[in-house]
Amino acid sequence: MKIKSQLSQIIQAALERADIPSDEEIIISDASKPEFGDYQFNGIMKLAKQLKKNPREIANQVIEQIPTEGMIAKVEVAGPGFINIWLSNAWLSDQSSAILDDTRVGVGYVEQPEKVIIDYSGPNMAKQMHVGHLRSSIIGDTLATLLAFLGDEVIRQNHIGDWGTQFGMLIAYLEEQGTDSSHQELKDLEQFYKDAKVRFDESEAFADTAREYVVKIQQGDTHCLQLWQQFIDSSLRHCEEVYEKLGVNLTRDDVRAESFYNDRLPAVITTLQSQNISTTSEGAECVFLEGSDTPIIVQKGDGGYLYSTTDLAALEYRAKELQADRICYVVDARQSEHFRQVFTIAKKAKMVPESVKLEHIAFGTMMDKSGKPFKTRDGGTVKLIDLLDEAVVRAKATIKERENQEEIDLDHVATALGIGAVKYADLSINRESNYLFSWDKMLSFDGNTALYMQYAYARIQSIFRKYEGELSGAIIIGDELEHRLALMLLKFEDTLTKAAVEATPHTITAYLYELVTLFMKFYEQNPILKEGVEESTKMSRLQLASLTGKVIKKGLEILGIEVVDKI
RNA sequence: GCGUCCGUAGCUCAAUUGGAUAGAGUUUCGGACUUCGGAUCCGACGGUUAUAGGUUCGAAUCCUAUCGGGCGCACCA
Repeated sequence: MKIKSQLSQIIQAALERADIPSDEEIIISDASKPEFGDYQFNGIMKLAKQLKKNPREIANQVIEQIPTEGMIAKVEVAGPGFINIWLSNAWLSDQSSAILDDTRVGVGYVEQPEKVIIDYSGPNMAKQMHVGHLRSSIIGDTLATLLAFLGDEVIRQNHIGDWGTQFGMLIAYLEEQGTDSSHQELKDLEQFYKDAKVRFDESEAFADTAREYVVKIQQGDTHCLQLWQQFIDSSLRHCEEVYEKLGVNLTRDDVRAESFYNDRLPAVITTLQSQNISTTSEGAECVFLEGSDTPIIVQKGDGGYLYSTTDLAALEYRAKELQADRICYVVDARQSEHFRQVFTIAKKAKMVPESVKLEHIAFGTMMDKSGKPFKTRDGGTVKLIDLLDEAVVRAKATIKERENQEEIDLDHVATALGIGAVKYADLSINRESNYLFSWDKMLSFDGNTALYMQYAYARIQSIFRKYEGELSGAIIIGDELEHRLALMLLKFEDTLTKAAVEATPHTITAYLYELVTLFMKFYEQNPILKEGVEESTKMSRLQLASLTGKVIKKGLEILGIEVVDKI
């Protein structure tokens, strides 16, 4: 239900009827307080200023033109010229009843679907996935699910790091150690990488050999490529294991590795040179952008290419061959300058048409309790697979603590809760700020956590285990709480739309939290199955509960979090 | 040094993009209930939005300066 845009249209029409010229977009806000109604329109003051008229007078002229039958129950002018809007109970009743059996719980589709590329996860093939990949993987996956649900055509891209100096190093070390060890799984590859790195740092001769191997791979040496392919396969299998545990929907089909763009790199340089965007400086091919003395190097003095070059090639591929309308990079905030530069160059060189939206979906660093970057006790990076396993173990312990356990599949529930807690904790804060990782906080049943939502869902399911009849009759809005609850349920689409436009998953979690607290209050005060509740009231409340459960489930599903019927 | 992002309750975070008396959770204290799942609900305490100016009907949000912090800056990705 697109409530805000409906209200915008009503205001727009009222402005026209009142003969008040306006070319501003009509932005409807949620009311800041319950006594100000359900929604408010604050644009009159700005409008009045332009027209040099009294804002309250104009506001009064406008509300005279707003019909108070159907959707709107009441409108008022308040303060310097706010227009407060109350929705009618009858309308809420009709609308919420209408979406009960809708699998999309009333959520429509975007008016103009776009083809959207979402670049996320992007693990390095030389190492195991660590906590640094967590945020990109789950924010990106949520964004992909969300946009697809709203009707965009989503293309996921996993830009894995499978090229460059490190692989020369690995292969050189493998050759040195003997090829027998080439069948090892990634657990060993991690150690293998460390050993190779030590060798690389201590021996100049080995480092030179490693660099030679890089050139060999790039020139297509069959033997080297074969060894390289083994590393990649082993590494990808490990990633897939992590994605599986994490519930992230990336497959091999989504992989467009760095090496994929290899053939396109020389053309990038030609394109830049032919338009005089790049110049040679100190032997390297450089782009100097306005306002900065330090250039972006696109080709090294030795002829090698850099990650800016690869990113430019990827941008062109995505814009021209994949025909994207919007390209989202879910990457660490520290790379914001890099993306700003690459986006500027790509547009300047017409590698990407002006109309294509390029967005860096930046996110902050994961911190530990003391506010330092998240590391293991000995200062190493925390492996993602270990973190997820620990989450499940801790969730299991939390579940066991509670009394009156129902019959449940402990492993399944612990997985849903543990993984859900990790994901929810991350998704529920503004992605741009750094994020404090705390087991205690994320595995709490109190506050804005996955467990609180999952608990609420389980409670609702419990109602329907007790009540086995059919649902019928209308949703009746009997009091203020039911009014707010029904409205909240209908706000689901507006919430998702905002989250999609701004790429902010925390908009969804904030909504779910508000919905669930509202439901808990409603449930506390308005008995459903207790003695003495009138049949029509019971039916109405059952349906509100059912709808709430469906919205919680769908909302969590978009966030990639599972619900369970019993905890 | 240059650039960039940030500074909100003791702690963790919001604030619909310039709107009304800055909201939640947590902690602490108090309360409800012979529990439709009490892992619940209600209330209280807690703020000069880092500081100082400015812009205007109106600023946590925009501008300027200062203080404090994160991050990035020529051949790694």
